[in-house]
Formats: sequence, C-alpha cells, structure tokens
Amino acid sequence: MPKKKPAPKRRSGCPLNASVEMLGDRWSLLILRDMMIRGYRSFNEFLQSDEKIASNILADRLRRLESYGIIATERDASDGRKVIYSLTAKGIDLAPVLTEMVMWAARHEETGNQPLVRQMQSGKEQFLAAVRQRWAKERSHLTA
Amino acid sequence: MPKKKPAPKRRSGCPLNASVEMLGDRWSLLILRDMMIRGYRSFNEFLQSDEKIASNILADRLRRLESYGIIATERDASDGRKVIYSLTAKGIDLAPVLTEMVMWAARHEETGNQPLVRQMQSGKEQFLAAVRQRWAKERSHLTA
DNA sequence: AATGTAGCTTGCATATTGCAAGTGAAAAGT
DNA sequence: ACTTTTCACTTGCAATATGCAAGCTACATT
Repeated sequence: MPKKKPAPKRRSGCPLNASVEMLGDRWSLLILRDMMIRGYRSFNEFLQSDEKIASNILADRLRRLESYGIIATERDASDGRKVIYSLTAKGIDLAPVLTEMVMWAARHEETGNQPLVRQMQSGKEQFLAAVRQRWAKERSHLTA
Repeated sequence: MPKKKPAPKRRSGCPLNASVEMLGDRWSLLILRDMMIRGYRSFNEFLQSDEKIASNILADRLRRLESYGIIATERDASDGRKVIYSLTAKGIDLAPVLTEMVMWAARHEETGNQPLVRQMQSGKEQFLAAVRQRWAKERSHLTA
C-alpha cells in the first residue's frame, strides 16, 4: 500500500467525493480505459480514440491524472519527441471501478456488445487478474 | 433484467462511455450516494449534504437521472409540496460502482475514515446485500 | 536542407457551473 | 382567515470549463 496524499482542500471528507473530484468528468475514465484495456501509451493514440477528445483537453487531463499520481510520464529513450504515459499502482487499482461501470452499462443500456463485456461478465476476477498481470509485465523494465 | 434503452446518440458504443455520459460529472454520483447510503429522498436533504450543491444544479441532475431511469419521482401523498425521489432497480445496480470508488479512494487518499469505509472493506458482498435489502424494503409499499 | 511527426499551446466561441435572489404552491401557526 | 414557513424549484448573471481549428517547437526522417 503506497502512502496516501495529504489531500488538497476538498468539498467534503467523503471518499466517494474524493473519487468524484479526481475522476468525475467526461474524459478521465476513458483515458484510463485506453491505457488499461487497450494498452495505449502515447498522446496521439489517445487523440485517435473513438470519442475524439480535443487535444487541449487531453493535455489537461493527462496533467491532472499525473498530479493525482494515477498515471506516470516518461520520455521515450529512443525517440526524444515521444512521451510514454503509464498507469501507476494507484491507477491500476481503478480496474475494479472501470469493470463495474462497464458491466452496469452493458446490463442497462444498448451498447456495442464488445468482446470486452463478455470477458468481464464471464469472470470478473479472472479479467482483473489478467489486467494486473499485463500491467506488471509492462512495468518490469522499470523495476528490473 | 429490465429492458434496455435504445441509446441516444453517443460519442461511441463503448459501455464505459455510456456510463461516463450518464454519471461523469461532479454531482450525480454524490446524489446517488445520498440516496443509497444515507436514505435521502427529498430535494432539501440533498441540498444540505456536505458538498453543498447549488439548487439549480441539483434540479438539473435530478431531471437527468430520472430521464436515464436511474431514479424515480413521486409526489408525497400527505404533503403536496414534497417530491419523493427514489432509486430504480437500475439505480440500485450502481451500488457496486459506488463501493469500488469508495474503496479505491479510501485506499489511496487521506479521507475521513467513516464507518462506511470499514463496513465496505470488512465485507463488500455483505454490504451490497444490506443495501439491496434495505432498498427492497423501502419499495415494498409500491409493489404491495 | 526539407519535410514530417509527436506533443503540445493559443485564440476564440459556446456551454456548463455556481452564487444569490426570487417565485408559487401548499402547509402550519395564530 | 390571514400571515408566516416550508418546499421545490427558477431566474439572472458572472465565472469557469469545454470544444474547435490553427499554430508552434523540438525532434526525427529523407
């Protein structure tokens, strides 16, 4: 368990409010989905995602997510233009939140019946384990 | 399982995007928390909640949540001024989402160490069962 | 050297939010 | 009965956030 932040001034002390202040907007969770499920890691990949986020908003959200410790940025060693965005442990811990949101919408709304949904429904815990494992593998070069 | 809505035009077909379009703002989930966990049912109760939502925003969010079928409204039989807001089945199905968001923040942020958090951590499934049971009880007058 | 690419920033129009005050109908108090 | 409160909002307006198109800078490629 990583150390917790001393919490900036919030509207209330409720943990749900903390989550909402960090993630409660129309883009942050979609960026995290792209990182967690699709393996996106660069600015241009996020830009080209289905929902078509504007580049100024994307830049702002990446900055915010980093300031919360949910994602980390590093420069690409072999290409000085590229920035690599990756999930921190705190970010990967959001997997259960995303999973529940996907399952809820799949259950109550007419959405694309992506393979993702079936994968989640057929075994939530296995799905989460797979996400975590992939994440650990991708990070291995940082801790090695 | 209730019938799904034919989905208004969305930015994408991803179920997570559907969830974010319905719930991705700074207030909706807090209103649902108040209904689900605190048992709030009236406009004034929501207004007085810790985070101090503005009355125009509250009115707008209640309208939106109703339009999505997440909450229902009825007039109070014994007081013609009062409107009673309650969760639908679709709304109560958000309990796992709220739970995961609370547990995530409690784990990674310095938030008030409410009894709620401990209750959730000590047994998520029991907590969810309790919420659902309380909800079923409150609704019994409607289905009787 | 010229062209392309990645990750942004800037300017500006539009939409959303937040604050304070006000409204109308119904209930409670006198 | 009539005055005051309560409840669920609405309105006006300033501040903030969002979205679009274009531009910019540091690399990288040819």
